[in-house]
Amino acid sequence: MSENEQKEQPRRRQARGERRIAQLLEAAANVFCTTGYTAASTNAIAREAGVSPGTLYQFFPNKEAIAIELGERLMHEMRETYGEALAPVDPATPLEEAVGAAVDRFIAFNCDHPVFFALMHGPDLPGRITEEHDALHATLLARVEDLLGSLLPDASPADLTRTAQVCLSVHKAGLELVLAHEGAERDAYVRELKDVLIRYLEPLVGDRLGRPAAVTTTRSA
Amino acid sequence: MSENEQKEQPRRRQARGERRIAQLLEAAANVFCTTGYTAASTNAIAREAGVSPGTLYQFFPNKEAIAIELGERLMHEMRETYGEALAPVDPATPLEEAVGAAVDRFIAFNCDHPVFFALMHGPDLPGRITEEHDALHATLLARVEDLLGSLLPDASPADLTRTAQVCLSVHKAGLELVLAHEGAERDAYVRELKDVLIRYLEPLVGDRLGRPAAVTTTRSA
DNA sequence: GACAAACACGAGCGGTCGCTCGCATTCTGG
DNA sequence: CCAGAATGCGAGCGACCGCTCGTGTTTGTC
Repeated sequence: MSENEQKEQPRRRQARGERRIAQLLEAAANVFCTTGYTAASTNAIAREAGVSPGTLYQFFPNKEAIAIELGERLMHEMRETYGEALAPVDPATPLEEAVGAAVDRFIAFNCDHPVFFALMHGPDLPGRITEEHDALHATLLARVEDLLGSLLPDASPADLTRTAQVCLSVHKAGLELVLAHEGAERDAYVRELKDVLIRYLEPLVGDRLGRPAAVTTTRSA
Repeated sequence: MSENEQKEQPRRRQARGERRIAQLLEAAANVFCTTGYTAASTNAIAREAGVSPGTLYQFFPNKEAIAIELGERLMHEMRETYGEALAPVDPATPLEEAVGAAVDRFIAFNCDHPVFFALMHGPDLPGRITEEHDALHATLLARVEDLLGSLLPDASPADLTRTAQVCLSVHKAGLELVLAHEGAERDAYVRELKDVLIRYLEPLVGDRLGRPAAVTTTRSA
């Protein structure tokens, strides 16, 4: 085990190969979307892409690598398109606006790439994808915690984490509802999701005028 | 195909058989809980129960039947234990109390039977279990709609349905969070879940004194 | 045009899974 | 006590899945 570096020596790809890869990833997205990761068979992905199983394995070492590459491309696109959606929020923006904007961006991305939800929240994913999801979750959690922390300087870290977790979970639930509907109904669910979050957070932050955030229930019992 | 009634002619079961069935169902619950339905192998269930695969198939015609029987027993127990948790609510009870009681009961049941969540919300379930879930969901939806309808006589049916859907989705998300924690942290998440629901609903129902339910956002755009 | 590398194919290998079947053992009614 | 039903076993069948491999085709380079 001295220097058998089998480091990925990126094979010389022809344009044809890159096209095939994109084609295969798109096919994989479709199949993952409709059947989930585990139930999706590599043969089915190859068939969907109109190629043979052998061709698929010309470009991906195994099934997991397909999901990983897909996940990484989605992550990259998300950071590129909406990367600054998670940027520190100007504390001057009203809560409604901040929540509304964040929700809108995430909803839009997930509507454009429904496979993202399947890959991130699927139940039987390979370890590597779970890591990606956990990393994203941790990032979002930290962002929300920071935002909440700047609004609730007196809250304990544990309370902050919990509140942020609740926000993300509620968001995920709402996203699921939104994706399950279309057109006007979908828009209505987006409104509801925003309302849930805003009404949950509003009593905590008051209207940020120094009012001691009238909570009706005891925290950290 | 005139009268080949292969109707389940319930085989004469001995006490031993009933014991085996219970044993197998408990083993199945464990395996389903940890690996999910699809990934659970019948051989693994048999091994967990300490019997041979053949013995398992002495009592269940196939893998799906195990999940179905398990689901039906859970449903039955739920209706028996908490059946009246869904009973029409006395309109005099304050919202907080009604929500709190309903949440507490569902949380308690799901904590006692974690396999219930796995079977109801798993992603790759057989058709029959999906039917059970849908039936339960429809029942709960109707209950919540009724309750909301009595509090919001002016809301359109579509709005009622949507609001009820949001309540159930939020509840599911909260349940997931609660099940992921233990002890004091778990209790804290229960509190949060109740707060989310109460704060979401409170502006809609006002405090039921004829106040026109000051909503801050437009509904049915 | 020649040569190698990249690309494409699809039969099929090894493995797992749901499930079966023949046979042994235990229980139960008469 | 014994015939037959119920229970129990576990090797293994057929199907499918992830993946490989030998072979043939296309593409880039000189």
